[in-house]
Amino acid sequence: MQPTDSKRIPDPEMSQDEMKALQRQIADAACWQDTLSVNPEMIRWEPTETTKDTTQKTIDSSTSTTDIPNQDADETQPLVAGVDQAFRTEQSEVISAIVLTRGATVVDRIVAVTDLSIPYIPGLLSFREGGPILAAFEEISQKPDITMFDGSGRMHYRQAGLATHIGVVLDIPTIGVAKSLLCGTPESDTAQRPTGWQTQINADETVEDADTETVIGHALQTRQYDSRKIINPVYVSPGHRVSATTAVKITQALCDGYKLPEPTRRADAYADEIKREYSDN
DNA sequence: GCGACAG
DNA sequence: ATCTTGTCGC
Repeated sequence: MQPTDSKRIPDPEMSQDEMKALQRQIADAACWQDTLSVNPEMIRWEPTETTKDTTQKTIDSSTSTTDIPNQDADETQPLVAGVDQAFRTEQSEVISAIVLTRGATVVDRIVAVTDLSIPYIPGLLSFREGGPILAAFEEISQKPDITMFDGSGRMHYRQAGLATHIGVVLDIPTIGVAKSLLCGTPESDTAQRPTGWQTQINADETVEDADTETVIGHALQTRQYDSRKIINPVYVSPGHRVSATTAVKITQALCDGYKLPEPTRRADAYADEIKREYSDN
């Protein structure tokens, strides 16, 4: 698919002031209300009910060990996309992967390898990774009903993190799931919480155009061990066309025993798989 | 100047 | 993000 808002594609050639100005435009165009193409309640990480199952599992041990795309998925289930990247530091290249799923079935996988120009700068992540991600979206077969990103959405200094930026440019519903907090203040202390626990993240003085009552996301404890070792929560924020509340619900529904939601995990594994193929050769 | 800072 | 062996626990 192609960008709907081609004038706002993150351009690494811009000056940092221009980047920030563009992010304010993105935040302005962003929608943090539920306008999904499907009922959010339908989004779940669940296997298709085994109806007339013709158990014929062709084992392609020659290729990948996991997630071999299966065309026979339940079309009534929402199409979920997970996006993540792997870096080839020495070569200054990024491998952007998108994994499409329905229920718990991987329907398709897309990968794009592109050059990396600007370094990572907190607050300007979309200008480093946005272009490469859009390159992968150009080759996507179907439009996802919801897309999960590694990073923030509205939980950002100018309320325009990676998930929001890509969401606005492609005009698709997106959610940002970050492993650490960029900005904002948790309503409650997030330390050592049980699985399923969550608290809202309020905007703080570092977030532009927002009062301290503005909820920019949530901290969500997606997993916790039964014993001593402690796992930190993930920070979920709406990207585009989803509310903060729905974003957490969807994220929770897409988790399956691990800290990170499945779409993200699959995309991460796929990007790593491709990266390995490069180093092996 | 000092501290904070998605991936 | 990435570099990496062993190691603690279920």
